[in-house]
Amino acid sequence: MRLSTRSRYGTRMMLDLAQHHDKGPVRIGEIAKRQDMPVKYLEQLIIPLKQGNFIKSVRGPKGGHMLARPPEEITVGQIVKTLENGIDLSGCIENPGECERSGRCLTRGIWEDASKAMYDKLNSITLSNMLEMEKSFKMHCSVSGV
Amino acid sequence: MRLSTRSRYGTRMMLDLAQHHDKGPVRIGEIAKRQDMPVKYLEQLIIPLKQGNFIKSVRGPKGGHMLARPPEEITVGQIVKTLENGIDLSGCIENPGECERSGRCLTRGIWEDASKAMYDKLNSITLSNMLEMEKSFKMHCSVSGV
DNA sequence: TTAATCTATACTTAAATACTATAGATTAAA
DNA sequence: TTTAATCTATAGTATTTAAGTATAGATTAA
Repeated sequence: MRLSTRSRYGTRMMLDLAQHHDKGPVRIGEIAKRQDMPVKYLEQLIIPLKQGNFIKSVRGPKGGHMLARPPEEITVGQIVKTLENGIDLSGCIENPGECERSGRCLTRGIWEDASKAMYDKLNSITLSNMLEMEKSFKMHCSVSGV
Repeated sequence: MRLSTRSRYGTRMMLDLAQHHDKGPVRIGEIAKRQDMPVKYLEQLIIPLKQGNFIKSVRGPKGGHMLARPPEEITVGQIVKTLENGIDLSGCIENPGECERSGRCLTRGIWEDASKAMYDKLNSITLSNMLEMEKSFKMHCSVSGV
């Protein structure tokens, strides 16, 4: 049950956009360079994130991308849900019809509960929270001299 | 972040063994038939479950498999951890060296927390708990006439 | 008009998953 | 002692998914 590269890269891209929020459009090439992720791959991830109203874009020279909403209104759970192919540990949670046993399957309820536990945690963290974490991390490092 | 078939089938197999606990060895062919899972696949899953001391086996005619410990001492989390290739949402949790960024990666901590939330939930459920769920499910169904 | 950017679609490669096949070891019972 | 029922071990294959790349086109500031 590893996250795909899609949601890991996508979350890092969204965090990068949050770090440059309210500073005008950010070129995808910059993000790719800073975060060491392939440009063409990020271009693909942007599509569903635009559809979900998490990113808005400006075309042409001086164009780029930016958060469509403030960082405190976007959670990691929303990003993962958008980029991952379903947020559940088993396909039968969202789609009981795919397994004939789902009506009487004891394990199905377990996967559902565990999915929810994970998702609740991811949904409790906003991009804004992550910016705060970054700040206190930097402070810690300068104090301890790392 | 879907669970693999390994852990889903493996958990159902362990539950089947729990349902027949203390009734002598259970043939793998019976389990496969009851649960509609391929024999040869289950044979592979048994190997790590034996190594983890969750299953013990008897060879030869009248042989089969049984739980190596009582159902109340085996959790779903243990089964999943044994069968899944690592229990974390990202490989960098257990193995920080695989990513050069891990020392300063904000997202890494998020994946770690979410992995823990999921695993804590799975670890709170024993096979014994599932047998109880089964009992109350059956009772509900006979009362409601389903 | 140009060049910098995003957009759209299709393609390729690599890895992991799910499953199957074959041969061998063990042992209860006839 | 032989047989047949079971587990054990290892290797192989096929399918699917994930990850990454390529090409052509649309938009727009300067």
